[in-house]
Parts: sequence; structure tokens; C-alpha cells
Amino acid sequence: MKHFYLTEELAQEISGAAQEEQLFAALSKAAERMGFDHFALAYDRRGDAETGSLLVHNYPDAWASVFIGFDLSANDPIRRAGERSLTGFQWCDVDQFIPLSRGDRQLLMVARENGIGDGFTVPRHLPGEATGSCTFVVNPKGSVPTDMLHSAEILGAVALARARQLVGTLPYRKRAVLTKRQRECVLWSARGKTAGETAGILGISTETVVRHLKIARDRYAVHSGQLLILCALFDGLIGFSDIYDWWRPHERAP
Amino acid sequence: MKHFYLTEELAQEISGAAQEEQLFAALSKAAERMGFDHFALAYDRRGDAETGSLLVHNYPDAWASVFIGFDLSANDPIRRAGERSLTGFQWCDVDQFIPLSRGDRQLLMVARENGIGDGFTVPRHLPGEATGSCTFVVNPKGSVPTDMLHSAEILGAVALARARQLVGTLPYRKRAVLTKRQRECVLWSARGKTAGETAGILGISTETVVRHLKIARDRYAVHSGQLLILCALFDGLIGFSDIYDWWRPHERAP
DNA sequence: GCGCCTATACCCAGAAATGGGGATGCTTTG
DNA sequence: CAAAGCATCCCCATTTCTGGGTATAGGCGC
Repeated sequence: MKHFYLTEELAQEISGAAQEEQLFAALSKAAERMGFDHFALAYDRRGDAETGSLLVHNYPDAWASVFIGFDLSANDPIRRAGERSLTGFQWCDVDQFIPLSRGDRQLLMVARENGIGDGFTVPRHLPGEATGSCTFVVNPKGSVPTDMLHSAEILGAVALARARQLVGTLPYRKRAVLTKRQRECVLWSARGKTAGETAGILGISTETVVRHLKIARDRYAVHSGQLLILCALFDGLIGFSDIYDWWRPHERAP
Repeated sequence: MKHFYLTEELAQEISGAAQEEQLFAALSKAAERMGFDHFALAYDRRGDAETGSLLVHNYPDAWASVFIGFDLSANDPIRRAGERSLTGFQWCDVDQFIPLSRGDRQLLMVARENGIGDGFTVPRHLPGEATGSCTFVVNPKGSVPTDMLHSAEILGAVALARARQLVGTLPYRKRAVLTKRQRECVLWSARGKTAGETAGILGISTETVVRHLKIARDRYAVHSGQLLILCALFDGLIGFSDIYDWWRPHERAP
């Protein structure tokens, strides 16, 4: 496969980028070599806009100023589609992932007028920590080099992993010392049970459950049950999958 | 690169698997060809344990029965690490992602006694929809074929994408299940603020905050504030770092 | 044995959440 | 344009949480 060595070389460069500038250079080169005209790498660690996000791109100035200036990203259908795909996808296929509203189509039209044609986006998500995407774009007149999508998928993933390293992960916090019983009470609380229900499940009195939860809150020095389970979740005392099945999927308004 | 054609061929087989049995066969073959002894593919679409999850593996019977029978997966450190990594990772490196408790190490020891040595796990997450992982494992005496990790990463991702297709996607739900104001209220709630405090922060009445939170709970069809913020967290409406600074590191009892 | 921690249980009082009802402007969307 | 959704405010009653005090029994290590 003729592209393999190229991909390998570009991946090395991307993952070796020590700073944003080098990442820019490496991705610019990667996009060009693959036959794309632009790239955009966005990594968003939630909550901390200053140090928690990274946006590197070589979009045309016109589009960049429109897209970022007007904060169109909030309604970006590509971003929404990225939340529904495990793998990279071509923009012309987004309607396979999400329905496009009139506003969405309009946004894509405006993009086209600003030099942004079709594209290929590699999404990655870390539940509770961050979302990111790496996009390669061609001009409106050009077409996506479909024989390079495999490479684009790999390079996008590499770039996102590097972005996460540059941005930094969330600081680690040591596990709290909760006893077994306390953890059980926290877990059932996280599953939406009231103290009374938990008492029934564990076969102890409501008062005791209340007491366990109070001690757990004290341990974490928080004053609300919400924060308590977030602490426990972040500590790894409980995991998302411990609670997946306890809130029902339910039908939401179409 | 000598592995390239192999990877390509195996990827074709995996992504072409029409049913679970074929996926099993394709992944068995892939694991073997790469120099691994076992594989395990887990895909968990939220909320529907019966049709929403897929578990395919060729682990030794002893370990499979222990691991699944005793539901050790709930405490699996590999699973937790997978929630903290954008890319595939080797098991011997998990302590770079999460701290290992004594129980965690014990679990890994037990695994080792049951024929499960080191491994390489490819995690993928879709916030609000599912989490999955594809793992390749070597025997305790063997060692992970590090020159094949690139292939493993690709094949794991392909397998997970196929698993998602087999399991089916969740019916599309637009991201803004919650309006901006509702999200704000949820966020401050997650930060441990009461409705009254949130009202002060947002400059609206307490009643309105209460109403927003009620609507949010209704949207997710849950009955507690705890579950509400977990839903929001899982949906990606809020992130850990949104709340990280709102619960104090606090000194815990030594 | 003694101290420390844990699990268990109970009481109280105030604060907060939860689940209903209704109403008004305003923007967005089809 | 008309319908839908959003943000805002108000009322109500009930349940649950939260924080404080107190106590007994058992396990564990020193």
C-alpha cells in the first residue's frame, strides 16, 4: 500500500509535536500530503475554556472569522454528527447520523461559499472529560480523496491523542476512604434511590442509610448528594456502567 | 510494512461480519494472526441490557465464568482506565490512567492465574449512547506483540464500529434535550448549589430554577437530582471539569 | 484490656427537593 | 403566519435531605 509509509511518517510528526505550532505544521503537512486543503483540530476538555481547549486549523480567514466569531460551532451539524459516530465520517454522509435541519443546510452552504467543501471528520470522546474532532477539508471544487480516508482516520486519532496530552488530563484525585457500606449507599443513591429505598434494598433502617451518606459527605467535605456521587464517580468508586441501567431510556420528544 | 496487508484483510473480515458468530471468527483469527491468545469485544448501548449489549470473546472458560459469573467487570480497572483514554492502551500501563487499588491488583492477579496475562484494550465512547472496548490478550507467559499494536488499534476500532451496527444505534435525539437555561441550572446543581443559591447566581427567582430543574428531570425521566446530573454528565452537557473546582480537595481523615 | 473505627439504630428540626397546578411574553420553526 | 417551544414567575402539598445529638455492639490492633 503506497500510502503506508507516508502515514507512518506523518503520524510520527504529529505525535512528536511538542507544541501547538508544531502540531499546526504537522497537520498542515498531513492534510496537504493526503490531498486535503485544510484541517481543523478541536479538543475540548470541558469546563476550562482557557487551558482546557485546543483549536488548531488552517481554515480560510473568512470562514474562520465567521465560524468562530459568530460561534456557529454551537449549532454545527458536523459536531453533532461526531457525537453519533465511533469512526471518522465524510460530511456528505452526515444525514446518515443525524437529521439536517434547514439551518444546518444553510450553515453548510455558507461554509461552501467560504471555501469549505466536503470534509472528513474523526471524532473522539471521553465521557465526563472531553470531546474532540480532527477534520480534513477540501475546497468546494475539489473532492475528498477517498483512498486516503484510512490514513486520515489514523492521523486524526493520533492528533487528538496528542492534543489531549498537550491540553492535559484532569488532575487525579486520590480515592476517598469510604467503607464498604458507605460505598453501597452512595451507589444506590447514584442509581436514583432515596434513602428509604436503599434501606429496603440493603435491609437496614432508613436512619442508618442516612447516617452512612452523611459520613460519606463529610469525608468528601461536600454538602449535597449531587456532589457526593460526582466525587465518588471521579474517584472511581462507582463507574458509569454501574448506573447505566438504572435510568431508563424513555421516549423523548421527537 | 509487512503487517499492512494483513491488517487490511482482517479489517475487511471484521467489518463484513454479518452476525455475532462471524464477528467471533474474524476476531479470533485477527487475535491469533497478530500474536495474541485471546480477545474480548464488549459493546454496551445504554439502558437496554438485552438487545443493547454485545459481548464476544474467546477467554478461557475458567476466567470467563469467574469474571462474568461474579460480575467482576463492575470493578474492572481496565474498564475504568478505558473511560480515561482516547486510544488503545496496554494493561501494564493502566496506572498511568487510573490509580490501582489493592483490590484492582488482586483482580489482575486472579486473571493471571486464569490464563489472562497482559493485554491491549481499545476503548471507544459515544457520550449519551454507549461505551465499548475491544481487547486483545496474551497468556501470562507471553508478551504483547508491541509491533502489532497499531494493527490492534485499527482492528479494535473496526470491530467496535461493527458491533455498534449489529447492536443498533439509539434513535436520534437532538443534543439540546435541555435548553441553555436548563443546562445552567443543572450545572450549578452539579456544583452543589441549592435552587436558591442558583437563583441568586443566575439572577432569577428560586421558583424558576426549580421549574427548570423539574423540566430537566422530566426530559430525562428521572426522579432525583442525582440521576439528573449523571444523565447530563453522560450526555456531555456538563463535564467533570465543570465541577472540579467546586468540591474542595479537603483533607480526609488519615 | 483499651482505644479506635465501623455498622447499626433512633430522635429532632429546619432546609431543600419533588411533583402538581397555572400564567405571561417572546423567539424559533415549519 | 401559526404552532411550538422557551424563559419567566406564582401557588400549593408532600417527601426527602441535611446536620446535629446520642447510643450499643462488634472487630481490630496495640
